[in-house]
This record gives sequence, structure tokens and C-alpha cells, in this order.
Amino acid sequence: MVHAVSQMSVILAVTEIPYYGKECYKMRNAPSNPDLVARKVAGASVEGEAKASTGSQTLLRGLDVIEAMGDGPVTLPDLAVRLGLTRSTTHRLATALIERRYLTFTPRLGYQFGPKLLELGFLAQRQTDIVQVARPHLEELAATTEDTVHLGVLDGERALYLDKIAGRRRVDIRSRVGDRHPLTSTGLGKALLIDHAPENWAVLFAQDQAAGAPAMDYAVWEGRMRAYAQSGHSFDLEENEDLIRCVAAPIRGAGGAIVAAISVSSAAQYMSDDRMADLAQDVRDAAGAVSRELGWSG
Amino acid sequence: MVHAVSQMSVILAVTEIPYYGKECYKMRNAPSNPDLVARKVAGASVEGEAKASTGSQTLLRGLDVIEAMGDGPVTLPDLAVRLGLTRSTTHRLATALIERRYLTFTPRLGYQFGPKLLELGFLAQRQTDIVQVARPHLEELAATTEDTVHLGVLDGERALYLDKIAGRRRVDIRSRVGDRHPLTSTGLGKALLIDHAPENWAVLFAQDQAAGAPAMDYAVWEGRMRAYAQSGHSFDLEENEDLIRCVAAPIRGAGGAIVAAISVSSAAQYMSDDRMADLAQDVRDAAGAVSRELGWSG
DNA sequence: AACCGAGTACCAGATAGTGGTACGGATGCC
DNA sequence: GGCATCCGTACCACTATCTGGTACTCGGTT
Repeated sequence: MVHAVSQMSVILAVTEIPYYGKECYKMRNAPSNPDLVARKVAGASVEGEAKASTGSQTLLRGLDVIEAMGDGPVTLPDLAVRLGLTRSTTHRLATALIERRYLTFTPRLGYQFGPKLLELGFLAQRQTDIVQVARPHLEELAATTEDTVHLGVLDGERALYLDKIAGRRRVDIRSRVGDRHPLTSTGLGKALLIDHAPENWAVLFAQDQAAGAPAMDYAVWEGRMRAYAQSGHSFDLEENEDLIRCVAAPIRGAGGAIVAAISVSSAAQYMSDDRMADLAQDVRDAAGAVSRELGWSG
Repeated sequence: MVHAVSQMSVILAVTEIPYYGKECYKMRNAPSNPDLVARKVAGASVEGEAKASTGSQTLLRGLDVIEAMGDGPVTLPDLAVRLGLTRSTTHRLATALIERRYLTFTPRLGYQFGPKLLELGFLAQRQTDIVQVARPHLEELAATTEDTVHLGVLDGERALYLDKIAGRRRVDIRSRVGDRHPLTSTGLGKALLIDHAPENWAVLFAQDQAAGAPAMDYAVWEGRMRAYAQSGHSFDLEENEDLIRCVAAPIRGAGGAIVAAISVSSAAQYMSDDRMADLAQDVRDAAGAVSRELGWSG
């Protein structure tokens, strides 16, 4: 928790120093064999990555092999073509990966993901804590917006707040880590519900209304929710509390399911419609960054 | 499905042919540099594996780096020592893995699992079908025991049978894929419940009794269940059906949770107490093999 | 101030990887 | 029965690639 800010600045500082690293690598990778280059271009790296760099070819190629299983089993010739490698080389790499249980071979099907990936995936998941992963991004968001930022997850029929960074403005957002707020009247709660079925929305909405949430017409609310679901973010237009508006977006886990949400809240005077539209992009970006760190690739 | 048996025999046949492969590899790997050997022995490969073989050193070392994160963050010097590599080499590998998002670096902590592993783990899980994975092991079990083999999962408060291989004996086990059987009176069901809390056992037991399961004293039943939980397998001593006995064991997923179970059933006349004890080992082994293919490493 | 961790850089040497080619067994298609 | 694939295995010459030294900078900790 403590090191998060410094981490951010350190990384920024270091990567922004120009140095002369790239020059050196250009030299090392200078191709004396034109064939290789031609093959590589024709093969996997179709996109304009152009950042080859590091220099552990065998390892990188091996990882390419693993990742090539992304959409189902692959045969050896396919694999070789896809990666732009020889059958010889491809086979050597695949065999090594099978021995390590990263891949599996099934006779008339081809190569597939192996058990080791399940094992490592589980271990990684176990060692991953959303709060810790999200912290740096929350801080960046807080820094650029100067408003209060929240991180929350779905907890039954409420939104549980896991982290909070107070804004720099002189507005008071009454909330504490550990609080549980209504889902249908807060921006964060709505973001958590974006993927749910409308039938579910209706139930939760009715519950919140019965529990004393500010009165609201369901038709209007559902119309807005559909728009939120479409755009990937949600608003709170002083629905939960007078003079407080907020913008939120969902965080997705490796499977694509919504596992948390981020919101930026402030006094209505700082939250013009225009600014909220701008913020929506920032919040979506931050949530997307966290999602990617949780293994989501969509 | 069809290929399973042939695959088995093929592998056995091929690997048992002596050939002269090892000789060649010995030549290729013959160390002209004694230091390397010393370092390797002192390093990671403490166990007597002695099957170095394949020959994609860089890839294998890279995988070693990944797997070294198994129990929490590691610093670079630690990592280097653990793998028996130079700081130089270790750093190069780790950097490549970070670039590919297999690892993450956190300033005052060290290297850790990266998002890519979550991503791949999820994809692998998605592409893994228990029935398909278990098939070859069920077939092997059926072949060696000559009895009927079942694969089943927990489905609410019942055991759902997902696969069946009929035995070669002239006994009739009435069951079909898709059947849902009671949990507390079948071997397979009990195996699925082995990890549950005793309070849960009591509830399910009462339900089954009320639903017309053969009458049984709960104290006796729970006593047996505790023994089953201890030993990792379960029996059905003609509890569900007269003259039918069975031996079962649970299959665990990557997280260690029980995700399915295997059972071997036969007429009581073929199921002496001695034989059941022997079978318990076989069934546990088969279930263990499937578990390992599902990412379980315990 | 001294220490330790990480990132970056450079380099000489030779290991380890590459890509060709080839053969045999298995399987499925025609 | 032939014929075409696909995989495993093997061998080999070439050299690109990896390795393990060493060294310096920058931070943070003690």
C-alpha cells in the first residue's frame, strides 16, 4: 500500500529517461541473414510492433508457441506456419513444452494447453489482490481528476467499498472503506450491474426503492442502464445524494466477468455534463488497465 | 474419444524401445566446461531427474523462472541463486517474461506472476472438458478391473453421472449417463462429499433418508465418512442397491476443490473386502492422474 | 556512508539453437 | 490397395544466439 505512489513515479521517471538503450539493441539485432527477417515478417509478427528488443529468442518463441493455442488445438504444420518457423524448430519447442506440462498432445487433434497453465493460473489468481493491483491506477485517476475515487465490489445486494482516495477539493464525500451502499442509485453500483439481465435489474431496483432510496421511475432508470451497458460506464446524477455526481466503470477479471468497479465522485458544481463525458473515458481507461492486469484481454 | 486406447499403447510401445537416443544426447550435452555442471548440481535440479534431454535450454530456464514465483514474490538475487544461474542471465530471462506479461515486477518486493498467466489459465480452463480428460483413465481402469466405471459430478443435492464404461462381467449395473443418483448412499456421491463439513453431511443425509434411501444409522454413516475423508476414497457396501458394491475417489481441480469423482462398481460376489482395499488404491491413482491433468499438484 | 537491489551496457567465446533433410510408423482418404 | 498427411526421431553443419563475466548508475535502507 505504502509503496504504490513511489512505485508509480519511479517507473515513470525511469522510462522517460531517453538513455541510449535502443541504439545498442539495434546494433545487436542487426540482421546479417536476410532470410530470417523475411520469414519473421511473413510469420507471426504481422502487427507493427517493431520493439523486438530483449534477446532471448528461444524463450520468446516458446511463449509464442504456448499462446498460439489460444483458439483450440493446433497441428504441428499449422503451428509452424503460424509462427513462421521450421517444422524442426517448432517441434523441438513444442516437445519441451509438453515435457513441462505446458502443452498436451492429442493424436488426431494436435497440441493444446496443458495442466501447468491451469496450475499457474490458479496460483496467480490466488496471489492477486484487486485492491493492491488497482491502487496505482486509482491514485493516477485521483491525481488527474482531483476528485474522490472509489473501488468497490458486489457484495450480495449491495456495493462494498474496498478502497478510497479522497479528492483534493474542499467537498466532503461521506464514505469509508467497508461501507455498503445501494446498487441501483450509485454510479459504482450501476457499473457493477451493467452485465446483469434486465429482470435482475428490476428486482434490485424494487428492493432499493423499498429500502428507502430516492424515488425514481423504473422506466427512466432502465433506459439509462441500457445506455450505460452499451457504453461501458455509468453515471450517478445526484440520485443517491443531492449535489453529488459520479462517473463509474466496471473492472473485469480473466474470464470477462465484472469483478469490481471504479468511480470518481464530486460535487455537482464540478461535474458539468461535458466534464462527465470526458471523465467517462478516463474512468473506463483506468478500469481497463486494471482489468488487463487481472488477465482480461478483451 | 476413439483414439484413447491406441494413444496409450502407442506411447508405451515407443518409449519402451531402447533405441540409441540417449547416447546421442549424452554426446551433445557432454560438458566441456566443468563449472556449468557444478553450478547445475548445486542449483535447481536437486532431485535425481537425470532426464535432461530435449535441448531448448533457454526456454526451459525461462519456464523455471516462471515457476519459481510459486510461493510469492522473489528478488533477483534470490531467483538467481534458486535457479543456479548468473544474475546476468536471470535478469535477461525475467525481463523477457515481464515484457510478455508473464511476470510483474514490484519495486520493493520482487518478481511475481503476471496477468498473462491468469489469461492463459482461464483460456485453458475453458478448453478443458473433464469428460474428455478423464476418458483414457476411465478406460484404463475399466480394462484392469473388468468392472463398470463411472464419472460423476455434484449437481445440487445429487450426483450427476457424466460418463460410464460398462464392465466385462455378466453383471448388470443399471445406470446411464445423465442419471442423477443420491449422494449419501452411493460410493461416487460420498467421494464428492469427502471435503464437506459434517454439518452439511447431516443435512444431506437426512434429505436422502426422507427421499426413501435405504434406512441407515447416521452415527455409523458419519463414522465411515470420516474414515473415507481421511483415506481419500469411499465405499458403497450394498447401501444403495442390494448386491452392488463400489469403490470411489474424488478428482480435484487446479484449486484443490473436488470437481468430480470416479467409481468402480460390481456385484458383491466380485467385491471381497480384500479386493476393495486393492481397488481403492487403483481408483485413487486414476483420480489422481486426472486431477493432475486438471492442474492439481497436491 | 556503506550496502543492497535493480536496470543498463558491453563483450569475447562457444554453447546451444537453427533449419535442412530424411526415414518409419500410423492413420485416414480415395 | 495405394496415397497423402502428420508426427516422432535422428543427424548435422553453421553460426546466430546465449552465456556469464564485469562495471557503472540510480534509489532506497540501514
